[in-house]
Amino acid sequence: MRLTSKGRYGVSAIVDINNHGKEGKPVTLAAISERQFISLSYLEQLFRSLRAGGLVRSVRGPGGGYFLARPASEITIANVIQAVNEPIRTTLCENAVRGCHRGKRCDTHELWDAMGKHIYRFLDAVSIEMVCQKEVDLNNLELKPVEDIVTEVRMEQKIAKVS
Amino acid sequence: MRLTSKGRYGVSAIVDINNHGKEGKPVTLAAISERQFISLSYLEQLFRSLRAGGLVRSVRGPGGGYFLARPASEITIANVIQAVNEPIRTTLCENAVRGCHRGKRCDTHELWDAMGKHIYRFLDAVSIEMVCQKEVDLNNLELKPVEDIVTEVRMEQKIAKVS
DNA sequence: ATAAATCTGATTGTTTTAGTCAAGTATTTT
DNA sequence: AAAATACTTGACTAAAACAATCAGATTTAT
Ligand code: FES
Ligand code: FES
Repeated sequence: MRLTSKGRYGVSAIVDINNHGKEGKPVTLAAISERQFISLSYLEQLFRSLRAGGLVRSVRGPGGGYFLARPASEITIANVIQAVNEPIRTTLCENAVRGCHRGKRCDTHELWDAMGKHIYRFLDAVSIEMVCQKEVDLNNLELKPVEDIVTEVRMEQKIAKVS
Repeated sequence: MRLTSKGRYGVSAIVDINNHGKEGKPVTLAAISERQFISLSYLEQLFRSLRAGGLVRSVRGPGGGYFLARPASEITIANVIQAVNEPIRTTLCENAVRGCHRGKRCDTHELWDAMGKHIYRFLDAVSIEMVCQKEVDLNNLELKPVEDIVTEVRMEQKIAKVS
């Protein structure tokens, strides 16, 4: 699994837009930068991914900035993390040189797989709107049943190196 | 959060001891190395932490090796991860230079905190024994209530750098 | 025109991770 | 006693991932 500053900052930025974007006015990266203490350059880099992921819409030129591409209630943390990070990964197989046995699954495969689903269910259950509404108790969420997880927990695509 | 090869290999190694250690005979690192495709040197490094964490007992000399220090049912994945990795961390505050506002908590603090607890509840609910028994459905676990989590989700202790 | 913004590609420095190496100690077997 | 087995320890290195920056280009409101 990978939760880095990129993921954190991504969520912070999206939350910021939702909290401070008023009446059809887009939010500038400069404003986000000041409020969230994230450098402008870094935000620019982040918003490439967020835009590519379809989470924000941009308006260029003076008076421009960013909107959320859809209502905050329909943007999940999982969406953001996946937009800025590479896909969540918890199992190591497929491209493993050591540790995971090629062909047959190792004894811990199901553990990591279950863990990935567990984490994903959380990230998928929390929307940006919920983060903004302080009333929601994030510690007692209704999670989707495991069956409904569209195996969004993907493996990382990487070329296995042969030594 | 941090789940690295070290954590994976740590769990694999402990599981291996439980699966292959028979009748009072300790398991050698060489054996684990062969079965789990982990280099001996790396295992040596890993078992420092596992031993320091009180998860395994060692016997030196020929015929020596490692035992589990307590029954597999009483060793959780959380125990292993915490023994080999540094403590799990999901919030970024305390030592953050950017992103997280010093003094007041940032808008996403509760999110990351809840996420940390969510992950920990899983790691804490799964024992090595459960991983070995293939019948257990890791996707539908009984998790401890959040109140019982002894805030084992700790922050990383690190000196904040001043630039 | 000018300025305010987003956009884009590339690059850099730092930290973390993964893995190795060499030397040492305890214990059993021969 | 010697040799072999296996854990123990400290230090070290290479490679990858991460965080962050920079320079320049493009769009558009005024
Ligand atoms: S995680 Fe080891 S085989 Fe999938
Ligand atoms: S995570 Fe931002 S203040 Fe704690």
